[in-house]
Amino acid sequence: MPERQSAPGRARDRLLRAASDLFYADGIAATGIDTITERAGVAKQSLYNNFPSKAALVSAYIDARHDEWLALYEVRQQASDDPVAGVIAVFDAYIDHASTAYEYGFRGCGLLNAAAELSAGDPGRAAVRRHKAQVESLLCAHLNDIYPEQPERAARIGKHLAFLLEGAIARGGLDGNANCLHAAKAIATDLLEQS
Amino acid sequence: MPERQSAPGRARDRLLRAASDLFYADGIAATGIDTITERAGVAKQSLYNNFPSKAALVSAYIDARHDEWLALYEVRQQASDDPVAGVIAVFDAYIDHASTAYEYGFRGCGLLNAAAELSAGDPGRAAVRRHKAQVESLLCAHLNDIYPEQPERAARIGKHLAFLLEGAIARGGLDGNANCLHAAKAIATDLLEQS
DNA sequence: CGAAATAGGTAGGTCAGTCTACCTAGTCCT
DNA sequence: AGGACTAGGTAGACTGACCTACCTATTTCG
Repeated sequence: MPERQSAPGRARDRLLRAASDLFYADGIAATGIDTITERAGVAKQSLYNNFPSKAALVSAYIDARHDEWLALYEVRQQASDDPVAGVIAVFDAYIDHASTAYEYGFRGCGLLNAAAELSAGDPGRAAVRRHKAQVESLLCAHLNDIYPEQPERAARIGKHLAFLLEGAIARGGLDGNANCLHAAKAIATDLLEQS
Repeated sequence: MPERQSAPGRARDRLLRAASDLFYADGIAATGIDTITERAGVAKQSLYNNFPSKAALVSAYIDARHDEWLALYEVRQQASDDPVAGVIAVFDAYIDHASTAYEYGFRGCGLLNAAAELSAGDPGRAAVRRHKAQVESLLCAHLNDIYPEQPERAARIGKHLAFLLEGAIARGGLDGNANCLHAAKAIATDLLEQS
């Protein structure tokens, strides 16, 4: 009897996974409660037992997506303590994350797409901003190791690489594939080598 | 009697302008027909006399936003025939475009935000992709003038600058201001000078 | 038992799009 | 010149679909 249907927390996981897939693929506003519960194979009330509202589910989606990326980054990063490799690990983490979404096609950064749908004051937007700030600060930390005597240069290149990466993700999302991400990784590699 | 209320095309212009403001500030799905007609000061039926559907209005919004950008670029570009200035004109056009939206706060690239809300097969997404391709090809054209003997180098730097610009716009939209755009312009200027 | 799940329905609201009925300013035709 | 016609506008009701959120009643399982 491997299928337990009513283990506690199981419905929550299924809901969050289904919602993540649908929010990413179709957008937040275009995804209704019934679609989520149906895909999760869960009763509608189970959603409201585990999340106070759809907005809370959206918020959990944003946090989960950030955590996913961070886990992928740490796997990539811990393989080496070369700071150049650390910078590249940031790019690889996004490439890895993109490939997990390949089933329904790459749509760019789920967090950025979510932010585009949220109103100006929504706390979700702040969470997305926090994610982007953390990525940039990871880049800067590695660059400070590469240029230990030039903190402002490190900060400048950190911003440069953050914009490069962000743009590649956005463009890749338009195209529906991760080619741009690989191109950006190559550009970043060159940039670090030549300087 | 200076106010003609029923001049042909007048309602269409007012609708497109109102819809553009609202789509950009609040998103497409979050903006209803009634909100648009109310802001335009126009009857609902006038919308359906001028546009077959909301989707057509969205499509017109995307085209209009691209045309706006192109007009701003041409003003910036025609001031000089220095190819480096031509590259910078692309950045300046986005800075100019951002300042037109300052009334309600900068929200990044309206076309990219729209694409995030459109489903995979929507023709609007193709229009956005066309806009991005045109921007990159303008960059590459200037770079081909800068490096006339190195077309592949020009193409590579063109992609680099396109990603840089795209990322800066996206990040600026999260922050709600155009600071990132100015930073990216400075980075691009450096990049062209040092090489 | 009791916590957590299930199926399914309901309330209240919003949205896109249609419809009716009326108004106004030009244009055409005799 | 003047009446009829037309194009494009206004106001507002209305339909059918869908959405979030809540509710009821029942069942599963540790």
